[in-house]
Amino acid sequence: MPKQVDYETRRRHIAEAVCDLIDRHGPEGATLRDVAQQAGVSMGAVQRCFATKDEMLAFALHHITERITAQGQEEIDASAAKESAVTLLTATLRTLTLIEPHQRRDARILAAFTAHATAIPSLAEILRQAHAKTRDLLVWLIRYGQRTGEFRDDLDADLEAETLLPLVEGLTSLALLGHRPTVPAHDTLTRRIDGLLMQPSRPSRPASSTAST
Amino acid sequence: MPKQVDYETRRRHIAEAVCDLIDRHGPEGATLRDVAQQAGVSMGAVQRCFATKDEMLAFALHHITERITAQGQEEIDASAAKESAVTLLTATLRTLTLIEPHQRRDARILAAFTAHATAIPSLAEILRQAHAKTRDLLVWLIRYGQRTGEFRDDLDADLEAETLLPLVEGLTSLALLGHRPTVPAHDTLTRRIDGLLMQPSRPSRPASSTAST
DNA sequence: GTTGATACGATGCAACCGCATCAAAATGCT
DNA sequence: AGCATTTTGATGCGGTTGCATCGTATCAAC
Repeated sequence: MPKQVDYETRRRHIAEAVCDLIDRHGPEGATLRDVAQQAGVSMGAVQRCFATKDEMLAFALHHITERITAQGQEEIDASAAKESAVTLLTATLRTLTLIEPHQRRDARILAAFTAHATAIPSLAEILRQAHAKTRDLLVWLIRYGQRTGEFRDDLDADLEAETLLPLVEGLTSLALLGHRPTVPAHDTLTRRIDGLLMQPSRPSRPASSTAST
Repeated sequence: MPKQVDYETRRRHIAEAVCDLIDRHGPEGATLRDVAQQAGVSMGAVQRCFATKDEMLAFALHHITERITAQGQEEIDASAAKESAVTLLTATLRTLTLIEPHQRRDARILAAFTAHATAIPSLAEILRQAHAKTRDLLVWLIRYGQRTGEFRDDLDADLEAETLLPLVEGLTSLALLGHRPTVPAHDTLTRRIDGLLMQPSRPSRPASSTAST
């Protein structure tokens, strides 16, 4: 029998190369040749891993969305018992918002795939699942906070999550474009979380919609 | 002197063709040949209007952002005196969210350009200006509502607008991907606006309070 | 009517795309 | 060791891309 190769790890390796190229040269930068070179393998190797380019892109998208959601989930699993729900939710939202410099790569990649998914339903499906997973995570966090007594128990976790999700998405998109907000994105998230609290923490800012659902 | 052509209207005509193609065939669909054919002109005509393809894309982006922002602004200018601030803000947010079927085109086009702007700073600048304009519009609407006594006067309009803007952006993006929210996007917006009201209509549960689909 | 600057549209061109092909190298089983 | 078989990396191919070129058609100015 011939050489044994672990296709799964190689696929992930190539997926990382795809992400690198999309990050550096935009959505158009991920050509088969460049991907192969970036991954340090031959073009043939890429072709054997993925039957077609779209399949490669789909795998790369699935790869990165799993990496991001797992990142958020791990953070919680590791500290759910020790940290307060407020701290957890804050950290999770900040992680998901992808505004830190080291997250710019992920933000760019997701933006590229979002645009591409417009024309390729299979990619859209992957993104839908990722968003659904994120929303479920937020729902769990809010309910957790309600169990610990930190969050108002008259809140509908589903409703809140369905607001937080687009808020996070929008903040990511705006930050990616270099939007200069009059108030830092972190504060926007903080104010939003304050609205969930049982006893609003009298925000440092003069105004805030504490009563806003 | 040769034949006189109105380059400005022709540019707009071509820009519309660009938008059509991006809408129908994704970000990659706007090749010079296809654009020319879609616009019903020759390739040479397109090249004479725009020195380079990037210049064409930049013009098309500027064209569509102006169309969208103007659409929101007009709606207000036409009815600012007659309508309540709540109605105006609601209508404006819904218009900007681009979730109606007939707005899907604009949503798709903006998503494509957002991804592309990742690699082309000049496009990013155009989008930044568009978002800044939108934010200013929201600030004006909130202050208007405060003047009419509809909105709480302890609100910081800048802060609220800086939340509404990413919320709208995120809702657009999610809707474009076919995200199936547990609560309609319209209700999410409505609940957010309720938080601005002097006397909230129904704080927690939406239960289809004000108009909604 | 002549002129000449300009718009026009087709065509050429070099580069690149995704994908198919294939001889040669590499490897694990017998 | 010998062999069968997969992996490999390069090359070919048809098609498309953005951009440049060029002869022709057009129309204002004289």
